[in-house]
Amino acid sequence: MTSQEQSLHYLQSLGYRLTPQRLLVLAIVAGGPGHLGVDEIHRQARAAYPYLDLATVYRTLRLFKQVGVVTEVDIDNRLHYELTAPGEKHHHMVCRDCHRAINLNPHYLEEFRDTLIREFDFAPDLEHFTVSGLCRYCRETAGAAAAAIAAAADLDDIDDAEIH
Amino acid sequence: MTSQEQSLHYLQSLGYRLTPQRLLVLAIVAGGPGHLGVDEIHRQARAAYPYLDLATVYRTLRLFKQVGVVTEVDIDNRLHYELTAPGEKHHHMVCRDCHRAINLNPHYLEEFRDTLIREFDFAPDLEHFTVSGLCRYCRETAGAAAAAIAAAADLDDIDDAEIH
DNA sequence: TATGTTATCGCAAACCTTTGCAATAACTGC
DNA sequence: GCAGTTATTGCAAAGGTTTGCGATAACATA
Repeated sequence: MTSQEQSLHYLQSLGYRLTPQRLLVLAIVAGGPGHLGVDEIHRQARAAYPYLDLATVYRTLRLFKQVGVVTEVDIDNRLHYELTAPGEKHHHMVCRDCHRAINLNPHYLEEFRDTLIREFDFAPDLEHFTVSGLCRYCRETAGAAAAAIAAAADLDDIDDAEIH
Repeated sequence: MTSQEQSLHYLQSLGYRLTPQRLLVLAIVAGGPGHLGVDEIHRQARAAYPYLDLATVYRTLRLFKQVGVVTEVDIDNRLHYELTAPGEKHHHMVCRDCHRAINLNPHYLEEFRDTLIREFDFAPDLEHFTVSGLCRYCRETAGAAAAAIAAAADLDDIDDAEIH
């Protein structure tokens, strides 16, 4: 039984129905190279099943995320999904400049989680935790000034103001 | 010189123009009780200046966030803003159930930041860091089962499936 | 104070994502 | 297998946020 089939049986055991749409979306996410954008998933899915609606893709992915079958990553304000690899779960660091996603071992967040629970009785949802920042390469490329420009580039029309 | 005036002079020193719209938005955020939603800011602003466009409010707040004048908090997929209190900066824990925002001293993230820089050469943007989870009260109210329901309630139509 | 430059604004349209609803199809029990 | 129940779909519309663009107004310089 493949990992995909396991996920499907798991869904069924929770009372969810197995539909062609769900099989399709799961297969595409499983076949993708790491994380895929929603539009990309939708495009691939429609190649096989042209009537599949974008709303269904969103709903399906939200369900998969809910039950832990996929992991959601927010990249540049857009949702991306990848198969949750059981046993090798990870969080993400997303570069605000090049938008690359770097995996982060959960181990680095364990202490943080424990602290929040102990100190504040707050149980953080770290299953889909993503931290934004500047990656190694973009830090190198960008000096202090260039980094400021990159940051300013997020805001339209303001680039020049930040430079002078 | 008030903290508001300081912020305005700071904006000007960076080359940004002082406009009535910016003064207004800043005054409203400064006057608000903690964080305010964009629509609330817009509504208050229009009471004083009816032509102010929502897009301008968004752009203004984005600029304020960029330069550090305000802090952005994502509450239930909606943007909220509060004045950045210099010297008492804080992050936020937002409850996924009751949507309350709880302040978090930056001290709790220092080690995490250091680790990411040291281990991955990744410089996290923690200025607007928010972690979602379940707060003390919602954890109490909700037993294990109720918590599952609350989680499922995020997904429409699926509540019943999750319960049985 | 008048003039030129250009950042900022208001408006309209786009973007990504979610939601309401009637029709459909997946599962259950007979 | 067949009928009944209801989760799920497709469609259309809304919701929150961003963006393109021409017109306006803030600042700098003289």
